[in-house]
Amino acid sequence: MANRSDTKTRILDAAEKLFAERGFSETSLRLITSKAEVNLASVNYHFGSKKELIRAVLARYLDVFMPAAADAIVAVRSADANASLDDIFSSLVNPLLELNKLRSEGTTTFLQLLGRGYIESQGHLRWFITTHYGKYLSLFVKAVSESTPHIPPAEMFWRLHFTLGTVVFTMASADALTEIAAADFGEHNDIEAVIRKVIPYLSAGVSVPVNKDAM
Amino acid sequence: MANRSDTKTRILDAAEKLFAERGFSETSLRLITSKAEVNLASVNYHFGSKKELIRAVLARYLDVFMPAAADAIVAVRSADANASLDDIFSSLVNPLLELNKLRSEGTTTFLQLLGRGYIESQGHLRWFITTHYGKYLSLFVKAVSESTPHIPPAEMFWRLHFTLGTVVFTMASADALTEIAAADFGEHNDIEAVIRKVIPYLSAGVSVPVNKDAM
DNA sequence: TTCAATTTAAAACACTCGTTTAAATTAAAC
DNA sequence: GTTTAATTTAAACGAGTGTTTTAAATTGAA
Repeated sequence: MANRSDTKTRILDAAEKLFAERGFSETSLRLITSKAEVNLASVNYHFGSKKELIRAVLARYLDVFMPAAADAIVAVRSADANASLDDIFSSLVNPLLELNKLRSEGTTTFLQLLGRGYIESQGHLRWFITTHYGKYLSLFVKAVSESTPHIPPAEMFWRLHFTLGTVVFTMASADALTEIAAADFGEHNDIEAVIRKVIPYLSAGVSVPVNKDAM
Repeated sequence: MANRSDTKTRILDAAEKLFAERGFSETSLRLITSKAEVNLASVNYHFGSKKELIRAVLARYLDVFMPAAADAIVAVRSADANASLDDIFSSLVNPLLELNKLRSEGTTTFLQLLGRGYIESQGHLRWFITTHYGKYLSLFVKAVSESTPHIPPAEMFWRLHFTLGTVVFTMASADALTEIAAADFGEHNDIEAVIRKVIPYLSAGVSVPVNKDAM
């Protein structure tokens, strides 16, 4: 066992970078295997299919992030039973930034992958995430809902999807946006700065009182 | 000239529906031409290439929507020089709903196409929209900025992209979301209801005061 | 009716894709 | 050291893509 640097890992490393940059369906197995310097057929040998490779790439991050995020939410709520929406969103920042210790650019890559995953391929990835990590998602929804009791569940359903859209879209194009911001405004933001910019936006949107006239 | 129902129009009608549903790269020309009941080669004859067909599909909506939206913004601001952010967002609702008179499901289709366009194919569509409709976009950005003078330009840049993400993502998956909302909460929303739900969310996020500590 | 231009039609082209096959190589077990 | 299993390699497969070509049909004007 164990050759030069583990073919399986080489594939995952090359794949996650390319998937995050270009999306899943725009990234061919031939491109992945040439970047990883492994044989084309080794993808199907080690992972079975491209779909399963995609899931493996995401799982490598989700298996780390989801438990850490859940712990952080539980921690902030036990420290302050009336934790605000902003507190809950903010508690996710550290688990996100911890992913940079996993691999370089880990945080950005993970968020971009998440964005690609929700935008592309309606079927298998959404199913994979909700069935494998559903309990963590429920915990998150519960924490958000209880921090803003004035928002009825149906309205919260919509607002959390608005939030998902904001995050996913922003992160999928975060590289391009930070470049433009640097050119146009002289701002030099890293991924943490973007995360800290988006949280107040999300908190305000999710917790804004419902206008009864418009319901 | 002028045959049974204009091959060019048949192609555009079939293409916009499929593009909105499945995305651009996931929709083949063969699927379009079979739904439109025209020959495969007629796409390249009438439009030159798939890229130009995509642009033509979007242009058919943008040429109607952009001037109407600009007029609406000018109108609301001349009626009230201190029009709020909510007023400006709300002024876009009518121009959006007018698209339903153009074609059935016009509003939904247009918003979904816009979402697909910004998510997929980084290059040619973004270039096409900003060069052909840039003056309308500038007018919109100006109106939003002046309605919220407490938000500095660099911060507004980010928040408008957050907003774009919210709209684009929500609309690209609006069909799926309304179905879930109906099943889980018994809510039966049409596209107008979704639009009216998202506006307060966007207004609150864009106009929330900047936290100086986090800059 | 004739003629030229436009439009449609069928077929093939050149390419990329994910996947599979079968042989060669490497590592592990005995 | 031989046998056995695991892994890597190169090549081909079959299906799908956008596009082009060539010929036939249709159309509007002379």
